[in-house]
Amino acid sequence: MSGEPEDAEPDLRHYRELARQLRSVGVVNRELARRLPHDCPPASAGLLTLLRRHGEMRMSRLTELLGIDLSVTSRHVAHAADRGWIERLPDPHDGRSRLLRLTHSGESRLDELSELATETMREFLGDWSAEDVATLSSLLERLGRTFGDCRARGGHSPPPGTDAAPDPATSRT
Amino acid sequence: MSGEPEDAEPDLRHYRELARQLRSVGVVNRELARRLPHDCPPASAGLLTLLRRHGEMRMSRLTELLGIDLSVTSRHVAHAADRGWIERLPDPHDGRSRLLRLTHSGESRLDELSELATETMREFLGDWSAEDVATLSSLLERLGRTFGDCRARGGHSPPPGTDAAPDPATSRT
DNA sequence: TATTGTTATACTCTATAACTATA
DNA sequence: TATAGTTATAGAGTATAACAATA
Repeated sequence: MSGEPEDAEPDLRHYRELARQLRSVGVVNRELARRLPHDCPPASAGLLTLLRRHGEMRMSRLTELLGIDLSVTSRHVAHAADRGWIERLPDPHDGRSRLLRLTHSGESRLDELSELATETMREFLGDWSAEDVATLSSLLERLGRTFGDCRARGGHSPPPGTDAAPDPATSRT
Repeated sequence: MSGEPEDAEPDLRHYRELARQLRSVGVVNRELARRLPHDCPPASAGLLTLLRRHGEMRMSRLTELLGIDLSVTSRHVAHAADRGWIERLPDPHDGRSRLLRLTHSGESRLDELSELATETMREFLGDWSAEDVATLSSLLERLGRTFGDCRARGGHSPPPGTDAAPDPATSRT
């Protein structure tokens, strides 16, 4: 059947194919989400992860890292704060701002989550070579950075070397 | 479990990092979704794409390819059928089943969508090497296949080489 | 009785807009 | 007036469960 895409150049076909594959990542993410503790939605997990990696930060900074609207961040942060995983401290430099910090409870929570995610990935990707895993991770990181920079074309582009930046084997623009 | 003080081996850190990067793909997908025509949600785009790639199929098969629940597929298919993008034909071999087929209208719709997605990807990934694009696409395809096979461990595990496998350049288990 | 789909309901994540409080 | 954050509301996607029709 499919006898159409003879007109598309190879490069364009790769773009199109990539767009499609990106959409199908949802399946994987849902599988990961399914295994999370019931009081910890995926959004909370992502939030805690960023907070450990980059350390104390303001709402707006977290929003930028998450690539979502500030209002959404506010919700997620409230959820995590209600459960004692993070603190919202006043910013000494700006009365409007609030500094977010992981609590001890949040740290141990994050340890569990980290363990769970790692376990799941190992279960499913047990037969992948370490190199392929690293390559995929690296390319996705670059992809996110590329889109993030374009969306927030105001400037920043903070390199994630703070806490646990693996960033192994791949060409980086 | 043998718990060692140094715990996380490099491989484990890569697993954890990959899990994190996969979650951040949402940013990219939202950007892609933003550019879709207003009467065409991302789910419809995915549905039409699969229908062209694999040809006429039943609801259950489409559900399997999408990696979602049949009830969700039903909704999306109804949406697309209401707009004349696909037909739901009776299955001559099974009265309970319905065969889905792309209409001419759906084909041209899909051409637009394909063009849009390609354009967006090219805009953002213009400075990526063709090889990196292909590699990422390929690894994601493999990832989806791996998870899909594990999830559908009830029986099938239908190798996707059935119909129209693009399958470009990467090691495959 | 088992399977294919459909529909009703609920939950998560997100965006927009209106609002408060600081700057 | 502009910015940081909160809250209310709406829309998209998904899962579960109850249901209809056919095998």
